[in-house]
Amino acid sequence: MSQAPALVWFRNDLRLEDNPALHAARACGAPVVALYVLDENLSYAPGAASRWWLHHSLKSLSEALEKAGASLVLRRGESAESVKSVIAETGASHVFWNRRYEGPLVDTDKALKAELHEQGVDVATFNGALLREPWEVKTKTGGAYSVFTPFWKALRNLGPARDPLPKIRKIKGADAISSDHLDDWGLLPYAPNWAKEFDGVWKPGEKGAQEQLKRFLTHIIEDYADQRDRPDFESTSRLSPHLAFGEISPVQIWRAIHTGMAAGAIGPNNGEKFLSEIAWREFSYNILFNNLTLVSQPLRQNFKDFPWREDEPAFKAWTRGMTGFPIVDAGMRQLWRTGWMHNRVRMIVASFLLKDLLIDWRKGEAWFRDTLVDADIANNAASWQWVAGSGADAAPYFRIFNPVTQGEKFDPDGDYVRCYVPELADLPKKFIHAPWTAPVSALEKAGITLGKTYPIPIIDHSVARKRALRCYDAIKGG
DNA sequence: TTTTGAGTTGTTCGA
DNA sequence: GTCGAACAACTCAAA
Repeated sequence: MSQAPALVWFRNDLRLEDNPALHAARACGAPVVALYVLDENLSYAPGAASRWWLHHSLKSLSEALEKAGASLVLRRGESAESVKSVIAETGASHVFWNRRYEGPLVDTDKALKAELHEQGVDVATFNGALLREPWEVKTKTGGAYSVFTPFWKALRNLGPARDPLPKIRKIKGADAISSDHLDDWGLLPYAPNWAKEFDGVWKPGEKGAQEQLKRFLTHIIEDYADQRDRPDFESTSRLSPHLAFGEISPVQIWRAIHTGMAAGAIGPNNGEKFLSEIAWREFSYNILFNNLTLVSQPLRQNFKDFPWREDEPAFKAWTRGMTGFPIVDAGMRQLWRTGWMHNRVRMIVASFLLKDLLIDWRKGEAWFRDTLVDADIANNAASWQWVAGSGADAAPYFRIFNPVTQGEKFDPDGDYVRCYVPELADLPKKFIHAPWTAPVSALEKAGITLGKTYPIPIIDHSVARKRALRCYDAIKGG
């Protein structure tokens, strides 16, 4: 009789390198069954853009596993049931997975672990997604941090929980069992294929993640501290979708940056700045882990009474990049076309939705969750609440972005706007962020008719700003 | 226990 | 064009 196999349940950890669950399974010496379950009824099932990414990432993982000697079993259905059924089919005696931190998913995993234990199946779980577990980073009095700076200092002192684990090249695969065909899952869009530009922009999968990290370290990080707010050229790491799907781990990133800094290849300012962004991700997970309703309820109680407006036409204009504010529209169209938006522009469009339009942050959160390839429950919810002012260490009430000023400051030549709002491409740069201020002759020359070829602004920013300040005044205190 | 210093990412206005 | 102050008050973390 052959040895009972070990089951590795892959979730958002679609990589072979530095994957603690996979390593442990391999170390126990049993043949390995690799499983991915698509559970479309689970809380936080992937949005449309994430489904596109997931398809390609699973394909990449499957090929990498195949090359190492194992195959990836795909199952669709209720996650715990699917795992149990694969255990029954294979006779697996051990199960390994990397932990999740989103409230309902933690419960699912805990319940399954307990049930399997009772049936005599060994379950071992690991930290594959974070530098430190949320419960490891605590204040001196044992509480969770709610201000970023002391959190970051504490995390930096602790450092990552482990050194990166080496790449796995050989795996003893278990006997084959039936698997769904990835193409049958319908993760890719068709009719219309709105993701056709994604292929040119992204390379999902572990290999793509490593290539992007390398590209970032050799060409981009050298100006990171100064240039990271510029959306008009590649100024950021673009690792977010790879991180969201666990194609690369923060431990690997930490190591790469520290190695580079020690060798003098990465300046300390740039390295530290980038690591602090990785720390923001950890901070978000920490907040979510300690606040199960982060996605649906404001962290600060007084925001329960905030007078958000219902305004479907304005929301629709925002989602389609038709607000009449070029930097906002460029961002929303970049999101639609590529599944991603530069971080600075995310803040601008979020500030516009929340403060200019007074539309509930939950509507913005849901839109981003559906359209971003890097949609991450913790980051997304924590960041929307941060801009709203209802979150941890949040923006003060008077921080209301002026979309024209922000555009001129961070897209000084208007190249970003020209790329994503081509109908404004021929407008001189002094008008590009505020076409309504351009003289008729300049508009004519650029082939623009406001209200026809490009929208008239849907709101007067200075009026909207005052209105927002009044709303924030109404809920202040508490 | 009380106190103290600090807190990612802005804008506007007036000198 | 440039600069500093005002925009509030609160909460957190640590001493």
